[in-house]
Amino acid sequence: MLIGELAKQSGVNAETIRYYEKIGLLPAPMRTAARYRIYTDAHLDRLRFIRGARALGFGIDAIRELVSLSSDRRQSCAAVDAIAKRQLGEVRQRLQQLRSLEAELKRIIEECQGGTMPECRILQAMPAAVDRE
Amino acid sequence: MLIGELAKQSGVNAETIRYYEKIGLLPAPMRTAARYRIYTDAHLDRLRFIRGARALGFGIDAIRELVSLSSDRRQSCAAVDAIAKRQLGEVRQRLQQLRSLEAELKRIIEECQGGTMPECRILQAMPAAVDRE
DNA sequence: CTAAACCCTGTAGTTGCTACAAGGTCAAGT
DNA sequence: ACTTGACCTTGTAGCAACTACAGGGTTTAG
Repeated sequence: MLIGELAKQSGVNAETIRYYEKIGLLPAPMRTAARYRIYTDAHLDRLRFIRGARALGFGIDAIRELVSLSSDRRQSCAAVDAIAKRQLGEVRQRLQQLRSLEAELKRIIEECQGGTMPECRILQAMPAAVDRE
Repeated sequence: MLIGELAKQSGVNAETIRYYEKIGLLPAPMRTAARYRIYTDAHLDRLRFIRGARALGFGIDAIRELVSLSSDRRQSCAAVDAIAKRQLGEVRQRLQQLRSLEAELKRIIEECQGGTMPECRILQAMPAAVDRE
């Protein structure tokens, strides 16, 4: 399978596939005489795995860990569990930040009474927004 | 006021201040004979404004608009209101994404029953995660 | 007079890609 | 045989919004 076909099958952009190879996330495949990459189903599986993990918000380094754990079948599931929980924690932290951001934005927008710039409540609220970081 | 003092007063890193100047977000100040930047209270105000807007998640381009609107005191508050609402919309969209991410992560973590790699539920869930993007 | 604590510019790194540019290869059609 | 078009190759530069140097200059206190 050439890179274009792999891209279609996996839903990952061909340029991204080459990028994953460069950073060592996807093993370098064999080449034809003309240096075209030829992929196997194993590559497709790995790429689907990576795409799924990205969709769950895992960073490249976390995926690297997941991949290396999964290749050792004697490893316990606990390490994977820990990485997933760490990711969940990060997502929840980001959620908290965004929730307070949302509340703050809503608040200052509601205060807006129209009018012109000098009395714009929204602009007045900006410098003070730092305090609630 | 030199850049270090401005950094302390505003809570913005000195290197970031120079960066804001380079991208045209903060006006270039006067210089001493030795090319040291000297800032006024107007710079401090603007920087506090920028910092507050960043804390509310506004991007640099949005802040550029806000700054240019605020400097024209005949403009109506409506334009500012529109930018803030757009930002609120983006925050809410991101919240939605993160909420479904959280649910999905929670789900696959709960399925984990321990054991070793070959039967790891979390790893098995990865490729399928794409479908729920 | 020297050492610390500032300041300067410019460049490269971060994350995870995406978008070229400039070229090579291959299959099909004329 | 030749050309067209769709593929493939490498390498580099760009995105956001900074941060972190490196390698210098200046100023101030002891």
